[in-house]
Amino acid sequence: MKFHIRYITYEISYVMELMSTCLLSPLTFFKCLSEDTRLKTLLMLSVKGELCVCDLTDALQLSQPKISRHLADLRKCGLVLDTRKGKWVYYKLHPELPSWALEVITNTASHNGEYINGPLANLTCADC
Amino acid sequence: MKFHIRYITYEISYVMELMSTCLLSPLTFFKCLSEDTRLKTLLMLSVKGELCVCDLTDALQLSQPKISRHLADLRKCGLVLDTRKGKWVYYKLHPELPSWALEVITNTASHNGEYINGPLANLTCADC
DNA sequence: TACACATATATGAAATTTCAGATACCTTAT
DNA sequence: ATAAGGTATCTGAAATTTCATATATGTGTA
Repeated sequence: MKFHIRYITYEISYVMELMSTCLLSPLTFFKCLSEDTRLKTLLMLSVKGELCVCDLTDALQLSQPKISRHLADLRKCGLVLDTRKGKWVYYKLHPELPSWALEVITNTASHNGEYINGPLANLTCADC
Repeated sequence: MKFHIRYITYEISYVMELMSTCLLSPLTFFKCLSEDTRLKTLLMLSVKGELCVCDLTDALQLSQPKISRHLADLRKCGLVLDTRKGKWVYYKLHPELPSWALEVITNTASHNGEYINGPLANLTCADC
């Protein structure tokens, strides 16, 4: 059997999509939400759309390596997506997050203002 | 000022109730959902309504002390309520769970059948 | 262009903290 | 006494934090 490279590429991207959308186990998902820094980060991203690492260190008043490590965890689980823009790296909720997971995040954000309003108020960036 | 002991007792139980219903922080909540046994227990309770400890040990194929310790965690956080009926102790989702939290649980249960169908199939109790 | 330097972010490694599992033992109801 | 369930304690593993350092990008200057 022979397969054209374009076919293989398509298959791979299909599997990748499956992995990021369907293969997020609820346990993996909730483990990501079970730590203060990660939870606040996800809730803030759901409110603000996109934030860079330094926005988060300002908002949460935490060290840069600490933020960076937790972002790496979220990235590895497919919950956030990063984009470099010049010197800065911006993070947002992964656009292909399963809908049930996105609903959990937005639902939690909208009913727990007292948990994220403090950090949100610390944001001083012009575009957010 | 003097207060009758019955009044004090009432006040205390009122505060306890407030704590378990309104003061559930999202972080505490998600920590409860971040472990396999606890998550499956909550999802099964949302589907089945009420289960006793031995139902859970059967369904999840785990030791009684293990189940019991996780149920104690859920109880202390106000996520479940226990009722003794003779020899058995039944657990259900706490009826005064904040609505956003209940939605997270039911939403997760209804979109992650592959995660709880196995344990659910192990249930052999007549009433569930 | 080349080089020095500053800023933003990531990561390796060690120290620390947290948490789940097991065993033994205790309580309550029949 | 027996069955169902709760809990204290210990232990090992996993998660988290921190510090130091690496990498990537951008800026100024000769």
